[in-house]
Amino acid sequence: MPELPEVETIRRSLAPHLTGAVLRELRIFHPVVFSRHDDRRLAPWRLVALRRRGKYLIIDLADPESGEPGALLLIHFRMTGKLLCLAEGTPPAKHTHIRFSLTRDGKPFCLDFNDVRRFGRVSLLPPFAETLDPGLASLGPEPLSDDWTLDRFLEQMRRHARTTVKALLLNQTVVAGVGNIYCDEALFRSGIHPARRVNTLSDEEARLLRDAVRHVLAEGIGHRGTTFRDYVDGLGARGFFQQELQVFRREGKPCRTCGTVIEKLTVAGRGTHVCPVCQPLGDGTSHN
DNA sequence: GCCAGCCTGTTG
DNA sequence: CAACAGGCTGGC
Repeated sequence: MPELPEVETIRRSLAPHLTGAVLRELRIFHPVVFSRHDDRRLAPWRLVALRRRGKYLIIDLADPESGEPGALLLIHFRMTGKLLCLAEGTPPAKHTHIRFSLTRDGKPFCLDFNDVRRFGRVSLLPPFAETLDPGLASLGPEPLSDDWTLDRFLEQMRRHARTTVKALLLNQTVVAGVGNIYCDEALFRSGIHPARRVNTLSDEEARLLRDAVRHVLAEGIGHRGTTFRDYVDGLGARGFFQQELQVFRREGKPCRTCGTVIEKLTVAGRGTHVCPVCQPLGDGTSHN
């Protein structure tokens, strides 16, 4: 489910409630979703900051007495993971796998991690030990930061020259946080067919694509994410970027630009949505 | 590079 | 009932 804009929205919705709160107890109902690097204690900790990197939510934990950095809590939502701030005493839902019991200004509340498909993961690491998680350690640049330069993107394009542009954008080591929705939307907005081979893109197309990725992610955050069914932020609020989608899940409907029927195909093993007219297949230089 | 497999729920 | 779903990993 959550891609970068959704994780960022979850982070923003939870930050005012969680920063400064004390984690009193951590209950694990389904151990498969949880891992702990060493025998680091589960509680108590003070939640100091909420950060996001790609599709990961990172919570910095400190000792409640000394304030010393004590641990790192990593959350990856995969397809259907959710983190919800709930009133004390709320019975855990059917697919709640972890319950964090917290207090803030003396008032108790809980934070539940639930995930129907159980693909999501929560892990507790030593402080400053982001590199212990292979997925987090290998992430490419943050697309909305200055780190994601055109030169860096072009270099990655040379490294992955023979694959499809769709697979390139979904590769988290190339750029962090792009998933299926924002990938299809960015490709539409840059007029590039997802099945194009990376080495057929001109430098100009690469620049357009990078700009489109940034634009679409920023817009997604502005609309508080995309909700089809599952996704809600940390307080249970839906997103509304689904209203702005040009191609994603619009197969059979007319292109908002040219009226051509949107098609759905499989590229990089994922459902992929295109306007065959706005996103012609072929490298655009008409040679053979 | 590609794709099956991980899970459960929903949709056609 | 089979196909599919917003992600990622590991085995080829």
